[in-house]
Amino acid sequence: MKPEFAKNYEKYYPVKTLTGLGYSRHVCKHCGRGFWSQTDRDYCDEAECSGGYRFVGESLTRKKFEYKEAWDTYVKTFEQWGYVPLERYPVVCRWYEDLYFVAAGINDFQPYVVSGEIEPPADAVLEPQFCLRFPDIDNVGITGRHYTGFIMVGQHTFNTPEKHVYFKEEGIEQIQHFLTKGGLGIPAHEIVFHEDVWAGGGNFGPSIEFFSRGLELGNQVYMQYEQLPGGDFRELRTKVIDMGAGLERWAWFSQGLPMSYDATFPKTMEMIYRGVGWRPDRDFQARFARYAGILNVDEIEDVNSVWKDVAKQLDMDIGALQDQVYRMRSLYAIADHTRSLLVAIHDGALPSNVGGGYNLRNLLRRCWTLIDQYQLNLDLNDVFRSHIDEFGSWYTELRDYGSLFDILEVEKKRYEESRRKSRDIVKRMVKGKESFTPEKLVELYDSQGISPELIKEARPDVAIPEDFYARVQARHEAKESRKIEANETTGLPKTVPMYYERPQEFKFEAAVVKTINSNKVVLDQTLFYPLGGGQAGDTGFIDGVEVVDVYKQDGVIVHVLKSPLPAGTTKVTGEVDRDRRRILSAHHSATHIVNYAARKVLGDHVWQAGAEKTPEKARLDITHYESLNFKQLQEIERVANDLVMKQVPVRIREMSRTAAEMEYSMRIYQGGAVPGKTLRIVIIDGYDVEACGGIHVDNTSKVGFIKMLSSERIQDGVVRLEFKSLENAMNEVQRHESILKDVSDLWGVGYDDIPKTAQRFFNEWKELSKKNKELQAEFVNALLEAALKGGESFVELQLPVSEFGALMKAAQSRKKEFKGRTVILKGDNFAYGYSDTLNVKEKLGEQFQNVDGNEHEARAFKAKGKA
RNA sequence: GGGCUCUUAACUCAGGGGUAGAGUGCUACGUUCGCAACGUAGAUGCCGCGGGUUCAAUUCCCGCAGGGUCCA
Repeated sequence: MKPEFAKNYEKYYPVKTLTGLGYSRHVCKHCGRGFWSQTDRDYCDEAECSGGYRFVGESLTRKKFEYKEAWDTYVKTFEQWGYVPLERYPVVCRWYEDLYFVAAGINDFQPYVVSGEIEPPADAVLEPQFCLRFPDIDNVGITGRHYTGFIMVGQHTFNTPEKHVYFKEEGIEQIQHFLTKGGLGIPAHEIVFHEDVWAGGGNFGPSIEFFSRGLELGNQVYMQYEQLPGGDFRELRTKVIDMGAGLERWAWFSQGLPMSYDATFPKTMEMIYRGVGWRPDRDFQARFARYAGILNVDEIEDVNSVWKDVAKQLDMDIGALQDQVYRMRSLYAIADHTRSLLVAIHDGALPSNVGGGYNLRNLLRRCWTLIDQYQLNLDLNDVFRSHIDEFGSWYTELRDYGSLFDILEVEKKRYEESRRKSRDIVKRMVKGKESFTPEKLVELYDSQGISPELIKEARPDVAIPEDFYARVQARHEAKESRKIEANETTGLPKTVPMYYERPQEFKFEAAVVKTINSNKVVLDQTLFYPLGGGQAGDTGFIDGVEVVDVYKQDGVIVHVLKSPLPAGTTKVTGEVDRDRRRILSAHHSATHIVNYAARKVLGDHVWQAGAEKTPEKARLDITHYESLNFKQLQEIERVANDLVMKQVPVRIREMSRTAAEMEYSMRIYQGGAVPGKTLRIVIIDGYDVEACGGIHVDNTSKVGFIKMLSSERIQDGVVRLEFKSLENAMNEVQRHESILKDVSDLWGVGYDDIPKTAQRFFNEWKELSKKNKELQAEFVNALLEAALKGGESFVELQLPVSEFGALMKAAQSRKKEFKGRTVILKGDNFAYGYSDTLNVKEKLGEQFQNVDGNEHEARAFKAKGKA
């Protein structure tokens, strides 16, 4: 699309406004892209094209803006046009299944607001959205514009065919006004607008990036088109302005500091400088700053030649340059990474080896590695504390940091353990003179996490293949498995669900809408609850025919029958299995109660990570950073049953998504993404509030009793709890007691003495086995002694030995007495032979199949069958 | 979500169908005023659990459980 947009730029870009503001179009002689400027320029303002950052040491804004101050000014400017400032969304993206973390402000409104399915909180909004971006990690601390965690300042408008808010022309005028006039107050001729194209999530559109002195200050995207299969595209119904800008850059640019991180978290940087006892050389930084922007290690092909160029420009040795840059990078990277971790962990993510947690663990381990590598006198916890104080003065919720330091401690232990192990393995391999082939290196990294760098420490001569990481990737062939299911319900009207309004009713009449594959029936309305929200579907009968499964597809509820209904049936009577429903709803409410209890016992980092409720039992997966011990499990059980006994009502409220989020916070999204404008909120007042489509009991006391069955760590960072309620719970308790009773009867001891007795039995068993072994040895010895006493030259002895080792031990201890004779010792199915006179190997071969040894001494296994 | 990998003495780990090992630690004895060090002797094992294959499984195969690690 890019050439198409550039060719017809009048059609796609807000040319009228830009021209009106005195900007004219040019084409960059370096990168060939179209851009708009008030002055004549040959090159666009991309750092690579225009010769790096050229704002350091100057302040081009009307005053020096601090980090948050820049945001406040932005809000003040845009409010005059009716924009509504929003609170930030959590960085853990629970409402949008495609993402682990929010990586751009627009993600807050994806997928449902952007798709037009639900209303935006306002037509025109602003938000300071904390975002995480891990691909930039290598640039952090060097380029100054890259962060793993940053605030994306958002400007969003939502235009529908019914209502035009603001689009390209207004949008560009507003941002230009903010940049140059009341807002930041940069001289208009210092701003350069670049034509660009943006695409993502099946949508695309033209965009305008704005630069000043080599630094991109933001990008205004006009989401306008929708990609169709086959390369076609069409206009979107809801057209969106998606402007995103890094707030860190605004503050940096405005203050004209050599490094942006000093503008973003100055207090934390100061604390770090003081801790480590040195600070980056300001003089060097000021000279380097201009070229920092070019060293984008991700995007340039030949990093080394760029380093060489920069070194030449600075008149420095390349090694010394890199050394100095990497050294100061360590401090900035630590400050950046810890801030990202702080927000992510606060919002409910955990470092782990799966999913997004892997990225977090990487960040954390990188910090510790840097501290080690540069021998920094720095306690990472202090850096976190500094951010809690500094960044927490704006994002005040961060002051409530929950289990953060416990999580860090556990992670630190894991990190050290894993490093110690790695070192051990390498050391042993070196000692064992094992060769480090490229295949071995890849295997070590992939299965043990042993990096080639670590191996180089011990064996500097080992060659690491150039394509090392490509080889690692090759071991993980990407599999494509997109299941596209033929939709059998397309075009059918949505079924009216009656189970919400009439949860206490089980009989209903309905009309048949369609019969699919003879045994699936769609009705106009139903009391059958379909599989969903982790709750199993109802069963029962329709016109006397058994309903075995019920599921929902795009709002159409399908009843699966055991056998077809008579042909031509139009009206039916349905009856839901009341007892099954009763247990399912108790299990569902119990799940909310256990979720509350787990949060209370373990900490606020606990979120639901999945759930399933069947008539037999319920299970809830929660996020937690280590395995639970038995005590914790019992404590959860106790707290859960406390809530049961408090007899708290379980209320259901239907409310708009926006209102629910505002009143109950993002905590409502326990079960994951929930589509739709209105949410069904299940409230256990004062304890737990969740968006949930399940059917519940109306009071916590109605779940009877909750019996925890087990907890297991199903993956790093996720613990699965299983439990039962109502009569299932009682059955479970009774089952446990029968086990005790059986043991008690068998052993003739009371319940309380069972552990003690078991311990005694185990010990006795160990002692007796040992004794038995000793006695057997003694006995064999005695037999052998007696047999040898006679002085016959041929001794053949059948010994009561079941283990080959026992026989050998006996033989070994009396070998001296074998001299000059032939001795054959047989055990259960093996034999040992010694002879100075005949070929004992042959002799044993007469009776046994597997013989090894020589003619003097041999052993044999497996007797030959009788012929 | 997917792949790989590990589980053997109190600890750290070798071993790899046929006599369970090393180092550290522990106990006793010796040298020593004592400690450290050294020497000698010794104790300690459901080889994670459950199946299967086999005359024989700690070892091979399958399942389960508990860890680790890499990739998306």
